[in-house]
Amino acid sequence: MKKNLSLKDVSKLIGVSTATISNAFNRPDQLSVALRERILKECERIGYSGPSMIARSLRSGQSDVVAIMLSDSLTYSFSDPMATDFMAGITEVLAKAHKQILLLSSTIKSDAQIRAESLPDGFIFYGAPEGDSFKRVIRSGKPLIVVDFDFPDVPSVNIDNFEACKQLASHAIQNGIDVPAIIGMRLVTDNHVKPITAGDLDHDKQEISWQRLFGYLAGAQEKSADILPENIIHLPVNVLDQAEEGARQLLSKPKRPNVILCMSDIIAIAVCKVARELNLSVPGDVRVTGFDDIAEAERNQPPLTTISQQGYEKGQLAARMLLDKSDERVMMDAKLVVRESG
Amino acid sequence: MKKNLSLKDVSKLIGVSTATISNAFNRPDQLSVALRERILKECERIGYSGPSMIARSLRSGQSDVVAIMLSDSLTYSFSDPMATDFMAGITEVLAKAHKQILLLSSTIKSDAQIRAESLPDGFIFYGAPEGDSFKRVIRSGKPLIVVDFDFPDVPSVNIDNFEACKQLASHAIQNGIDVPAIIGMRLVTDNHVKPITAGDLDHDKQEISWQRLFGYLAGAQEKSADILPENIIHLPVNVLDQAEEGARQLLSKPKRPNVILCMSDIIAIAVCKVARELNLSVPGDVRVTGFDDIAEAERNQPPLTTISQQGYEKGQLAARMLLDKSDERVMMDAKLVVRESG
DNA sequence: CTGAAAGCGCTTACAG
DNA sequence: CTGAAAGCGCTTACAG
Repeated sequence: MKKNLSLKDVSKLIGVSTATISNAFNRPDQLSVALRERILKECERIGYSGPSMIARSLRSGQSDVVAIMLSDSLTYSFSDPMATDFMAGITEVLAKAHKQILLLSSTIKSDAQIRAESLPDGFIFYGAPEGDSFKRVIRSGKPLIVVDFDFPDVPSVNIDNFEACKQLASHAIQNGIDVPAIIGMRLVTDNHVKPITAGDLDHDKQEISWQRLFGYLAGAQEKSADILPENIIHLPVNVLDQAEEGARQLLSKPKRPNVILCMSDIIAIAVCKVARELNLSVPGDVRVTGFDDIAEAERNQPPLTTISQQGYEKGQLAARMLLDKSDERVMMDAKLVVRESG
Repeated sequence: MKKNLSLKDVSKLIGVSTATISNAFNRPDQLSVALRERILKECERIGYSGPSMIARSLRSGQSDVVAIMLSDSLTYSFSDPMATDFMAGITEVLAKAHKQILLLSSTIKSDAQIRAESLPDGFIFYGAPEGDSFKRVIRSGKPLIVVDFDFPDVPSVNIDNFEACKQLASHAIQNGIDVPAIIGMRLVTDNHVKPITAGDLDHDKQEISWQRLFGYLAGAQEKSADILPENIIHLPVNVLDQAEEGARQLLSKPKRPNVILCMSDIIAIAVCKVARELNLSVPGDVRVTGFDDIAEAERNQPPLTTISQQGYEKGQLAARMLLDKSDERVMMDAKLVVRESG
């Protein structure tokens, strides 16, 4: 690797002090237009692309880098349409503000990542983080926005999961004769696809998946329907094949559920696929609802009834709040989208 | 923002020289286990998370950051299943190697981004870049891998687009009576969805979309079929609504094509949707093929015949090659996947 | 095993 | 408008 030119080298090469060259790049008002142009042209010619970000950050304490701290691994996040929509929204706003994006995951606990946390001058946390990254960022005093979770005195963007799910369940369930079921992710700590137990329902849980679950239960209650624990399936991860397994468990029961409330569109898509394999019609034999309103929800056969989370707008908002040093705690709208599936 | 502790502060607080604390974090063999443990514990207690990455990078010339340089905007890339698959593969490998990910786009030409290019100690270019970022990285001498394009003496990962498309066209087209058509993106420089002209076919083009186009033409020739320029539709961007417009143009022609070769699965999905709207059956009235084999290709109704690009594996390979300082120029397999659509 | 000191490439108050 | 100099927070060869 060639040694790159430094300000000092350039200073010698073109016979102007380092301060002036630095000013040519960073503070145009500090020198004459003519000199500035000459310097910039010479730099171009000799192949100096401007001051190094690292030295500049060290000196000025500002990096213009924003970190997105994901609560899942980067690899999983890239496969999750909600996460990628959200990041697309963030990057749209940050690109305009000339910020760079560093991708971090709280699932990683290496020294390298902890070190990397010193680089960004702002953080967007997406989902409740593992480990101590959150604590370290709070301690650093750097601006941050948290999304899809909550912490006292920290600006945040959330949706009302309980209310959205209550509305959705109340729409999909018609009366007490219906047999509703739920498929959700990360309800309990278990690596298997299986129903939860009555005991799991006892405790007051704060996680998003439980806010949704309690919303479904409330919506069912409005229609005088019961959702039994044995009809509430836990998936360790929000992926298609686990969802298919959950769907098969439910749809092969003697007393087959005729409404399946899914905590993501991915799950709902899987349920529709399994229903097709079993020659069950959606919504005729079983009504299916999703959550998120990802692009594929509309293209699914049949198109999914779901809750629109507006991941892209969520990302835009979080990024704008970070740039504006907002201290608000925003609750975004999550709208019921009725299509054909349920 | 609170001032964070520096090595010097910590040194005073716990009465050990800065060098020793640095060694406690970075070179465990340079001090006794007992002392190291004491130092780490004290640091934990007073809230010092270890040496700052910025200062360390400046001093040591190594950042453990890898940049992914995308040829599209970050916002678009997050909506492109191939790009996200590819990045998922990269991050899987790099996370294990304790590398951090900086996301850059060659569509951005700000000083801030140019500065940011000084941070990473390795680059993965995805798609032929705009502007001078490629030139600057080459000049820096830092390791890089380019993907989906080519440059003399630069290690790369590609697939044989021509051969794959030839095979696909030869599969989908049955004889000279068939009326095949093509929908591709970025064939010409034009912001409208419209057919190309005979003149556009004259020049020798290197872009991926033209490699594919020439492959389709070669495959058609094998089956004695002609693809007229008026049946080759250009889309400015690979997005669903443009693809739908292209599909409508083709399917409303008096002499309606009965084979549509699409340069991405997204386009093929759009064509299937339009066909459904027009009450045309796929593959009965019109055979449709995709490219990429994204997850949704298999879930589409009907499931898509397509070319599997293995974006995830491509990302893994590119990342591994970067870490290994490979200088190979790899041509990956792209396999024909025959499903029901064509 | 430990510490004093140089220097990585910048920015910025300050003096001229 | 321009330049000399301090210092951002580290790592590392070197001396003890």
